[in-house]
Amino acid sequence: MKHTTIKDVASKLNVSVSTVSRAFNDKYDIRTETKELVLKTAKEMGYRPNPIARKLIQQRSLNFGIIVPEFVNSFFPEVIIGAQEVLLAEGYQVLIMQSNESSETEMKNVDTMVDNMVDGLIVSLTCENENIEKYKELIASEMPIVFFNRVVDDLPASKVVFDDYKWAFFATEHLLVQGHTDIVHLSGPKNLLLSKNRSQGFDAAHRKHKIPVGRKIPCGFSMEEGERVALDLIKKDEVPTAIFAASDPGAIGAMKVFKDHGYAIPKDIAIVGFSESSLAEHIAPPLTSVSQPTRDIGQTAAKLLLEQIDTKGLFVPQTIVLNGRLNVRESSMKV
Amino acid sequence: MKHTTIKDVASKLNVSVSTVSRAFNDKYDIRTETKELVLKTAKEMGYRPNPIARKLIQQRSLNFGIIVPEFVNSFFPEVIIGAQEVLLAEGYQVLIMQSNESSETEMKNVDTMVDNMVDGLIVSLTCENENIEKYKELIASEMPIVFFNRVVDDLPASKVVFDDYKWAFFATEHLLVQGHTDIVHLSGPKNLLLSKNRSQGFDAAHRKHKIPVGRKIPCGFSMEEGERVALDLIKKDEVPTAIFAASDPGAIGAMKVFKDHGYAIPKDIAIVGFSESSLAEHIAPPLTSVSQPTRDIGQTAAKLLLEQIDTKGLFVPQTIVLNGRLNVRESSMKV
DNA sequence: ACCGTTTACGGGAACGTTTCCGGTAATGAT
DNA sequence: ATCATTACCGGAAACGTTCCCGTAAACGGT
Repeated sequence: MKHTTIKDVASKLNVSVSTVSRAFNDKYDIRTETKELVLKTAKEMGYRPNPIARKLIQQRSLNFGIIVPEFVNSFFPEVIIGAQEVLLAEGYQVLIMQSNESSETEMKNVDTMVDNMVDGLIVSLTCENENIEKYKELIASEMPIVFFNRVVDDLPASKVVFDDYKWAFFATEHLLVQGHTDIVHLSGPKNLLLSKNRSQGFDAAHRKHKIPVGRKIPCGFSMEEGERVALDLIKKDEVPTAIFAASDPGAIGAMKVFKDHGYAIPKDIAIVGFSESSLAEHIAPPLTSVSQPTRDIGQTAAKLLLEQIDTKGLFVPQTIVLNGRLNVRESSMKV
Repeated sequence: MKHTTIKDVASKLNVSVSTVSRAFNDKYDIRTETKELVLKTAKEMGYRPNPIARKLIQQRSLNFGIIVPEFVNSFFPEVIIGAQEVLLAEGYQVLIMQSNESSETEMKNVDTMVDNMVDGLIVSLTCENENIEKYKELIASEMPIVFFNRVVDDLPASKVVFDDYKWAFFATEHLLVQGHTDIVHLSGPKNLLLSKNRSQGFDAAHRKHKIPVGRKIPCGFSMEEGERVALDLIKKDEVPTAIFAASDPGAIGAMKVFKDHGYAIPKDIAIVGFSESSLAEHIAPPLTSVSQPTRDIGQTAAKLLLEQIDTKGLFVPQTIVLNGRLNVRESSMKV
């Protein structure tokens, strides 16, 4: 691994290091003729500028970092792909880290990214969500950063979010319209803004239809959590006629348990999920769910970040709200 | 973003830069007393050694790179998590890149990783698989690298793979035992070793049971591909009584199309997949599939890499074959 | 012919570390 | 008391770039 350096190609051509550097950064102060010569022989010698050294002197890396809480479900990978699309096109490379829903590793990830001098960060918070101070410092120190999906209220940064309130409203209303009056909401982690919003949408739909607001049970974003809650409901003999879960995995876990215990879906219990995991349309019965524009979320976040870097200084954080749709499927259909 | 540097803490304590550096690295040549003082005030000042500068001088990064062809399905994320578990524990950070099944971006990813001086690489090849020469050069230049899952024969590197032959054999035999004599194999991308192995397992099972080997149709690792192939079979009126797909998404895509066209699963067509995506047990009907020890694959690859780095030089590439199991579910059950 | 301006390039400092090479004071042996 | 050894620490080069500054040549105008 002996990298050929800029000096090697300089001495080979009997030019100065500066000239070679200029050829690669195609600035002024170089004759196109020599520039092409340099570029040509550099290629022959297999020379590529060392980005480490470049980062050190320029204090920037042409890298962006994306930090997500998990990527076993397809949601985050899809967002990442969207962000990559626009970032790669602009000549940036994208570093991905996952914090495994742990605030601690999330913080380590952030440190690693900062230490590696990424030019900006795209992050979705973990459920634990204990690093807000850290992020405030980061933002204060002018690190460009945009949050998506998992955001909190009081961070002065750009955010791209989904209109959770609205779509939770629609999802709930869909159940109410079918005649359900006993809907249980499996709400998300309580310190996430999106949980609050979805919960409020749930409430609003009830109010509109003048039906007492249903029960709410905290439930994490995993199948296991959904299973746990469903089991609990069965055990306590408090099974409702419908469930609106704040996540698809939660909905699917619950559905599995109910099915296993002899409940018919949607006849005995109607179920609606949220987030449109790739599972939704393939499970039995197909799951009604709110789909989010994953790729679009990633793209928008990336664009926001680029914009923020361009307008450095005179920039105001903005929040972009994206639209979705409710995919009605068998799991919530009136029989 | 004004990093406090080593100089800042040195001048604050009226010691030399070397001393501070020693406090952070070596144990010799420094009094434990001063070492602790340095460490303490460094922490107070919020100083962290700049890894960029360190990389530049040391020519190593304490970073490892993982390159996967995609991560929309849960297979690769799970492998990554496994690898991270062991690598993080050893003090390394893990950089992840996805090549989107494109050899070109795969190559760019490799370049980025190398340029960023990762100490080693864990990679699973794209289907296109056109960078073998590139990898040969890399290996020749002594870059530690281990391949997994998507490997090719003639790369002199460590590999951790799955016994595709064996499990394809079992999966096929499972169908044969149920009395199927007309099984179509949706084979994977042809330049991947695993495709060949699964295909040969398919053959072997037929031979053992003295039944003519069934048809084979090339089929990519995506639902769309599965749908395409299934549609084609229906159109040509060549629908078999059973299908053994080399991937779960392929199997699921096909299943969807068959169901949509009125075929009953498993009554009209039995289906077996491969890879145990998280979908398998939740779709309708639940999909029989070969499950791979994803996390274990990641861990093993990581360990192999660490080992290779420790025994630098006197190291021989080894291939580790991991075991799996066949999860028999409704999609292939005799009715 | 003279002077200012432009063009093209070289020299060298700087980025933040690590690490080798010395040097000084303290320690131990003789 | 002298000398060799040890324990700590400082100075400075090096890693591979970028970029500011300086300057020689070429050029144009008077």
